[in-house]
Amino acid sequence: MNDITRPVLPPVPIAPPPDDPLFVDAIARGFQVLSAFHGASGPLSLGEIAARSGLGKSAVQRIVHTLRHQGYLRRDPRDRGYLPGLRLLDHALDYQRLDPQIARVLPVLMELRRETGERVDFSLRDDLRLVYALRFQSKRGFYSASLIGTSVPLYCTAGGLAVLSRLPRPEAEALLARSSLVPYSQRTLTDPQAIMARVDQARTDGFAIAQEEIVAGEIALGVPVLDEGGQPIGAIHVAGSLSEWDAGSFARSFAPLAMTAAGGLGGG
Amino acid sequence: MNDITRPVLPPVPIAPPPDDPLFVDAIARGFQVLSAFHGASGPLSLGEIAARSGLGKSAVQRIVHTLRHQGYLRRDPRDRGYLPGLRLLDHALDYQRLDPQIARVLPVLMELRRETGERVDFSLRDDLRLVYALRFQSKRGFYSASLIGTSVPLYCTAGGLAVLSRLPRPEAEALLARSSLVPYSQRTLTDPQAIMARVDQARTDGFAIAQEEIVAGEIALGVPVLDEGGQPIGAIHVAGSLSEWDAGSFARSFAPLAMTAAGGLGGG
DNA sequence: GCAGGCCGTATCGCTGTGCGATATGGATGT
DNA sequence: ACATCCATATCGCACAGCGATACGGCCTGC
Repeated sequence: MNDITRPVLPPVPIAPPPDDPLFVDAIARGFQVLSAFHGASGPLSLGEIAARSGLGKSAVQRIVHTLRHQGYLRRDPRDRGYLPGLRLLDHALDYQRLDPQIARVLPVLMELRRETGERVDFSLRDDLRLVYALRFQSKRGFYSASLIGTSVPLYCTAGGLAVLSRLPRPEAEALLARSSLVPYSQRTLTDPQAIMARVDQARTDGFAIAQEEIVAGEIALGVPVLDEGGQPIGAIHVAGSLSEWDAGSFARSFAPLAMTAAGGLGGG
Repeated sequence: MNDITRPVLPPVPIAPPPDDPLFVDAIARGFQVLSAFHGASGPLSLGEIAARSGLGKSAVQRIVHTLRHQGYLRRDPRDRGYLPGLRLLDHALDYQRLDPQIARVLPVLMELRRETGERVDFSLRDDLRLVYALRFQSKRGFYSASLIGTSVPLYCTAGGLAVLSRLPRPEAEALLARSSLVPYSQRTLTDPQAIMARVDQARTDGFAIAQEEIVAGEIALGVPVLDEGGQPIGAIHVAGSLSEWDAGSFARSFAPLAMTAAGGLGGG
């Protein structure tokens, strides 16, 4: 299998699974099957899908059959099981096309990319996580450099801290309490109080800095993006390499640019 | 509405809708609702979704309810209807993560981006169209520069012609016959024989060139990407601006690099 | 060789669920 | 004030989708 060829991202705190038994209807089952691939590292067989999705084998059989016909699932070229299908990208495109926030941020982000010369991202908050929605690489992109949809936790990323800093403090604390504070690297803080200290710092600074909290050798700067009502809906990131920058110079170089970019959105 | 703020892409030749009545089951209905957004240019109301998806209003009501709860659909922030939800990006990520072809092409494409300095893409064939699966922008990205999932027809794009050139000639002709040859710009060829001449040219050259066939001011070079069996599964593109290049210099500069990149994949 | 898995596929009733029909109240516009 | 569209809710019946089961092909191990 090709497990080894790709860097295994840390397990992502996936969105809140709506366990409400009311909503486990047939429509949801189709997506349960697709969601079976979230933790996968290669093609899945019918049996594996059934096990991972918690559905019966017969149900999976029928659902997979339909999904294949629709292009949402397909067989592995080497006939080793099933893989997500191309049609999924159509829906991702619709998301990007139609999201007003993305429309608002896209031009600003492109300008920021031009000004900084570094990788810039826009990520959107989904409860306890941030989902990367737009990305412009730098010249030397890392491996996973183009993968939209990657998600990271709020509590240990520059963008996440930036988002937390614009929530009411008790709400941020409650959010941390709901999070499972897993250390993603040696430098990840897992003590809620220490995290809140960084959040407070970010609140006064207007931005947050994170070094190697998810990816080794990477330094990132995050500024919150607010909606019309002043609620933080996501963050703009600037990411660089620690071989070229230290925290001080990175912040001095890019924090004003990033904050100006985010401020120019009209949300605050 | 925000119709105007984004460039309206030409209507995309979407994948073959499997009209097989056998497969219009409940699972498919969930995706029918999501697919209602493919042609949309803003939020959709329940009624609009019902009309576009061909489903009854009650069905749409229930399905939307479920999809909202699962994060695949959400209300427009300004309460003007429904929009695709963030969870869709999770599945798009799974597609990119798990597709062996993408894993194969990604490093090669990054290297090509470094060598050329221009925008490079990898697109995958889905019947009559190419779907952009990976994209690395140049310094000056265009507006839609980061939107994965965009699709373009085979018959009038550099990558599409490259793919056609590696199909058996009768198969390529049959494919053209099935396509609705819409002119996307003044320079789009719609005569099957003229198109086949370009395909033949691409077959001998090993690459194809297209100028402003989809986007004004853009020149693109496409080389086919083959699977282990020698079948064309997609294409690698290099795209530049006509203000900086003409067809001859563009081909001389990048065709060898692109062909070497595609050739280094092991497929042929 | 042959047994034992696990694979994907096919068939077939029963049951439970999702659909159609319908009603209501709130916005919006004229 | 009416008319129109919206989202939401309820309810009973038909039928679609699930569970159970069976079958043939392909490996792996002995």
